[in-house]
Amino acid sequence: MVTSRDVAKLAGVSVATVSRVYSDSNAVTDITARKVLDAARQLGYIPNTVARSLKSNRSRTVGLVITNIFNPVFYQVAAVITTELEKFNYKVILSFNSTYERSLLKNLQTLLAARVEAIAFTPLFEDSDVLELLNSSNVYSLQVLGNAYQQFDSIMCNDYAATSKLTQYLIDRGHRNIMLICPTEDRKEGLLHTLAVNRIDSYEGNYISPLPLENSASIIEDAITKYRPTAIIAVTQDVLTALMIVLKKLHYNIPDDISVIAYDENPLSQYENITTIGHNIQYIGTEISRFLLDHLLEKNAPGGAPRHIFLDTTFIERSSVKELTRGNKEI
Amino acid sequence: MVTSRDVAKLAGVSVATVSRVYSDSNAVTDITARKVLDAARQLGYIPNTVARSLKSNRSRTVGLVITNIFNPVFYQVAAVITTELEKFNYKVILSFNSTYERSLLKNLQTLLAARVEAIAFTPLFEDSDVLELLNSSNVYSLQVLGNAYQQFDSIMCNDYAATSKLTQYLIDRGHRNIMLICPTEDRKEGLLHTLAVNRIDSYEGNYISPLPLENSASIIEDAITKYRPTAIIAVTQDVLTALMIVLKKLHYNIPDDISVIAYDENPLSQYENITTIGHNIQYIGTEISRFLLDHLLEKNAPGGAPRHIFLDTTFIERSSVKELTRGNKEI
DNA sequence: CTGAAAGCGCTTACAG
DNA sequence: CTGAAAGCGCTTACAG
Repeated sequence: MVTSRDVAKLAGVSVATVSRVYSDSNAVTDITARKVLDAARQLGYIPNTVARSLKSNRSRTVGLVITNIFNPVFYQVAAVITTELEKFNYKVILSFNSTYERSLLKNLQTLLAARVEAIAFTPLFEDSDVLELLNSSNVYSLQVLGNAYQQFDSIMCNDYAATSKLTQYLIDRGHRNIMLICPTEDRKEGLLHTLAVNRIDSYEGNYISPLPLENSASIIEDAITKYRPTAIIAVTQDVLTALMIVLKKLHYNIPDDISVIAYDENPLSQYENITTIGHNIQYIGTEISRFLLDHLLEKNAPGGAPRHIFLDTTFIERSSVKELTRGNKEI
Repeated sequence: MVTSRDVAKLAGVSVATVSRVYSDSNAVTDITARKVLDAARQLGYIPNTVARSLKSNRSRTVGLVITNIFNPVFYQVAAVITTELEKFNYKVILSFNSTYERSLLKNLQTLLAARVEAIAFTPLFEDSDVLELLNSSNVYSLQVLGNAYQQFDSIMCNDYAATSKLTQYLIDRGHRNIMLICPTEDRKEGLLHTLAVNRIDSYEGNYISPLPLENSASIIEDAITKYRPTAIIAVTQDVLTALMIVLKKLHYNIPDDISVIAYDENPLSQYENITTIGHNIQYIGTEISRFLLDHLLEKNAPGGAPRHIFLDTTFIERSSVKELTRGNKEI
């Protein structure tokens, strides 16, 4: 591997000068710079950023830990973050946070060992060891697409508001028996609260967990048969797919026999004209990047109270919700 | 930041000993190791892998460059690779290869500067500067999900064989007017060759590019109206979505009015019972990882001729292809 | 089994 | 504007 010493020798300068040419410092004459660059090109010199990181104590690297479920949202947001950080010469080390024990802790240790300057991670649940590790390190840590630790900044969609909005939307159109199908319980509160506000009693048919996913189709079918909702909110691409297959099997037409709303755009929602609410990938990604860069570029960390940012979701109205009118048996 | 010197001091040993405890070397007594580990825990010591990399000349890092299109296959394969390499203590630096000029070259330079030990990248087209850069560096470079450089190993699906197989499958069921809709031309040959083998004349209606994607719906509609294929092969999730929406608009039923086959599973193919052929994510990801690890772990690079590996695709037969029989007007 | 010492390839005050 | 020198935090022959 060719080093700055080789380049210095060929160019007839010191390694300090070579270094200066490759840093932002303009304390070098054009003629010297040209000599160095010529020598470098001739030798195929590529500066060793590992050595630079060690000496300068700045790795220009950010750690990204995302949940290893095949939800396109995570990948797409990761792509936006990576692309944004690249513009500022930051690299990203990617790792995956599976549900198996200690996976996040291990990933964070690896990232910290690589001296990343900031970390963005999707939290699954609160883990005291993770908390301690992140607290004792002083690298900026940002929770992304979730919020399990009150101590760290977080950026996520406002799922509570989104679910509330959907529920109100359905109620306004005459629906009173609404079913939310979602693998996690985090969107349940928005539904229940909005029902209560509208003086509609909630019951067990309002929230259905489709887990385990292998059985989601039969779970959903049973739930529909048993509770006969007039409207369903389906969270996750997998849930929507399973739901639509079940509805087809039961010969339910949308929206005549049942109303459906989905979370996040996907081929099926477009094809069947399903109204959706969902993540704005570009927006989320750039907001996360902005937070990260704020801490990366200005090293004057404010150190104030943790900030928990909720981003608005995007609502796309199509024709999958029926307006229930008087005389209809559901009312 | 606490260093090995701090740990050494507290443990009453030398930094060399601390280093040995954290390396695989077992040249240290249990009692010494315990002293070091205790001190390390007490201080919250995390070994600096940047320094380790510099000294040992092994970064334990792999570079991954994937195309920045929102095709879930790329992300999912990247996830498998990352997870596999993690098992061997390798980190991955992720970057994105957009179509804009020089993006791949820049990404590779950054990765080389970070002294990655191997690179996997999705090639878009051949670029002589990329070729030169990769040749002059001596890090192992593997093309992934594509093959633009004969000089480097490649792993991809056998799209030629897959398209041939699909075409033969359709011909065997009486189809002679087959339309392939695909954003890239790389699958065209498999279709044309198989038509020729079956003594079916090819014509311009056999291959349609749906680009630009914003107009794909109208391009597809025009093509169907003009050429009236009996069967369509749709490559890419976006193309299938656009196609299905067009078919619905034209009131074509599948498979009675038209037969459809898609590349890669997605919600829509499951929902509408579309027969698919496609990538086996886990298989592709582990094969790529195996290649990478072969070169990472045994430093004895064979240096033989480049290897171009084609992986089998997975065929899932559903009910979207009609058997055209005698008396049917299409024959 | 353990330590002292050299050195990986850079950066950056400090002089000049 | 440029160079000599120290040093970032480790690893690893070399002795003992």
